[in-house]
Amino acid sequence: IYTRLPHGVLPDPSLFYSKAAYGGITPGSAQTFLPFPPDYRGSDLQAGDFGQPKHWYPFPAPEYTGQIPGVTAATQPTNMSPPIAETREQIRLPDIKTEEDTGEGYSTDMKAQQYPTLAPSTGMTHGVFYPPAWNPSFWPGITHIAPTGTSSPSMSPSPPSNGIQGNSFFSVNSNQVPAEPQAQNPASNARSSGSSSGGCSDSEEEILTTEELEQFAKELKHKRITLGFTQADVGLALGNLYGKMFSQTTICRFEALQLSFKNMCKLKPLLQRWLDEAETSDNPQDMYKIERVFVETRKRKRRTSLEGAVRSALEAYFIKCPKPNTQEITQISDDLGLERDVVRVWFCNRRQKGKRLALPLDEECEGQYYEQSHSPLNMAPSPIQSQAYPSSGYTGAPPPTLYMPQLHRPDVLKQALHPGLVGHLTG
DNA sequence: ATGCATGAGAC
DNA sequence: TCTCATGCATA
Repeated sequence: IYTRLPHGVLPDPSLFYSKAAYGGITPGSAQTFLPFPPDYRGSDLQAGDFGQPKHWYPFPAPEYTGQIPGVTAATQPTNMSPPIAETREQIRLPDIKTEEDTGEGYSTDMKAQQYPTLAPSTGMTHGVFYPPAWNPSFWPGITHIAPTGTSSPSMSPSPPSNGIQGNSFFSVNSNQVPAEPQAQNPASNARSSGSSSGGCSDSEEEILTTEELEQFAKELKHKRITLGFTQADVGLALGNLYGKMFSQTTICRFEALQLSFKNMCKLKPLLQRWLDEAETSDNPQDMYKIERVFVETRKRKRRTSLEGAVRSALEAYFIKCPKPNTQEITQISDDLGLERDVVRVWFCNRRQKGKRLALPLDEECEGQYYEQSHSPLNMAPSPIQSQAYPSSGYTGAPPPTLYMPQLHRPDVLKQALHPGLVGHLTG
């Protein structure tokens, strides 16, 4: 789906919004956009958390229970009193409440940022103008989808975990730096991989074409499943084999081509090597002997779960202003009853996501993603380099920012952009 | 599979 | 303060 498609096609919206992100929004549910949704955090509350606004864990899950078959609790913090739970659910830390009562644990951190009441609006750096969501021209040529969907059995048949344990557990080789990629890329029609935006960090990334990445990702997924590895297995194996571990998330995103082009190019060689070894190894299980150094990580804010209405509201704000300044963020957070930082992070993630999903469209489409914002939340247009894949016809000029909205259908979008909300924002 | 979060580095 | 790479936690 990263390949530039003939008509500037976007990935199937359903692929990304199969969830119920907007399920709760109906054209008539105006009241959903209320400040301080009754329990915008409620959905995130667990039985034990009930009533507790927010709290941070003192440390993350002790081990990689996740999708790591047979190696649960391979390493265990010496101070973990209770027996390791079998399921993540049970791993509720014994002493979860840390700074929750005050509910200021997070605020404390935010103080450092001191959201200035006076935002340097003059610094409207890269404000991009986006056409009104309801403006059809905002969705040029977006009609269908890229057939990238490689349906995959959601099974996770990890390889037999017989040989997993004992000595091999901590066979970490942080020294084993991944060797430079084999010049396996035909470099046929490869354009310089985002060379303009900084190059490869260490050794060197392959100069790959989007087609190659696409193909490899597909191949990886297929073989991985065939060999009986989960995404988590792969991530861990990379750590054990080459010294750099990755999470299931990253492997998942790689397979789904949801990483930046540059990032894909960086990871590809590692995964290629892993795949090669996995295929040739007689005991592929050896590849994922768990090495999970327990790090008494810093506290991590509990993930907030924004309810559908709030998300939609944010989405609406985003359409109006993808890059709100601190003042605007404050306003939005006040309106929605969210913490400023939650709002800030949401916008950061939304932008990042937009870039990831955005496809390098044809020049003809460029510019059409800039809108005139009539709300006070407008910013000066100033495209920045996209994180998306370079188009085949990469000219060298930095592509514009393409914060592709999550909703690719105007009709649905209208739902998100409820008049009441927009009105509130505008006036 | 994906939403929200963190942190390093760039600007 | 933002971007980007990345991951925990969860749907």
